[in-house]
Amino acid sequence: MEAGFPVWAKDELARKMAETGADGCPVRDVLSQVSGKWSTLLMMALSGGALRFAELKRVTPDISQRMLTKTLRDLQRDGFITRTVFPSKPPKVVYELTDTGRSFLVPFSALVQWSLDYHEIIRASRRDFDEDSDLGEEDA
Amino acid sequence: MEAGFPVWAKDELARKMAETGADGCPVRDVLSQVSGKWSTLLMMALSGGALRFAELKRVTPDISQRMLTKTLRDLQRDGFITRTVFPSKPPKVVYELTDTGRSFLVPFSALVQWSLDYHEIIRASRRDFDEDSDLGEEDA
DNA sequence: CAGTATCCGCCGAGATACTG
DNA sequence: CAGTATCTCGGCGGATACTG
Repeated sequence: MEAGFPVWAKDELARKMAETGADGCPVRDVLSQVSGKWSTLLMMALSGGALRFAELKRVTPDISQRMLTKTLRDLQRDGFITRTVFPSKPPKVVYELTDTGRSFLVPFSALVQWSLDYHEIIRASRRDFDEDSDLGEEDA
Repeated sequence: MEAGFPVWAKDELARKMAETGADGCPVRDVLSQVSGKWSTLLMMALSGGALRFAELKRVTPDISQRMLTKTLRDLQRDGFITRTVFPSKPPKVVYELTDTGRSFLVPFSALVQWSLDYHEIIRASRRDFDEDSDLGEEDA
């Protein structure tokens, strides 16, 4: 247990995570945003300031129309971003992070940084694992 | 932009996240573990110390056999946990967090804490959103 | 420009039954 | 006890076409 890493109040967090009540546990509920393929990427894109629909699409080249719309609506619904319509012609819609959204990016950015730091280690671990499992295979 | 939250080096992180190279960007690659339904829960369960297969199953009641096995293998492959087999009869297999796994839980726990802190706010935001969209509906 | 609507494939995940 | 092996389903996400 004394592997150089501090012991947080994790026992309690672990219990909280396991609380799978009738309507789902709070943690999974919120973290489902993280799991979405585009939610976090769009929020990161908005971290530099407000952007309109087409701009978000441009800075996120491989997202589909459908998913862009849907993800933005979900983020708005959860209060991570605001959606402001300027009824011009053609219309102009601007998306912007809320305080909640910005606040989310603080712990999330730490996780992104972690994944950058450990990416190589993890890739190496995978290679080792896959090689070892190959050793036992005598295919036809 | 001066909403009370600091401006990290997020611009660079955002760019890193957008790097969707041929074999996928490093961030999404690593964060796919987070999105898995059980990976993080199992790691949290192991944060208190090593556990064997049946024990993990007991503390995670609604996981299926299949998913428990699969998730554990994925975590092992990525180097988050170790798997140690004691060739007794009946067999005994013990799972334990690696240093990488423990290190992951540091930023991740912050995110869990955040989701606990903001859960109510988010639920409220959803209610507002859903009510407002109901207003415009004159169903048959 | 900023969306909807529709169709469809993939795969994460559950349920169940079997094995060393 | 600690797994495999199959079958199945829901839903995320992509592609394409249409609209105010």
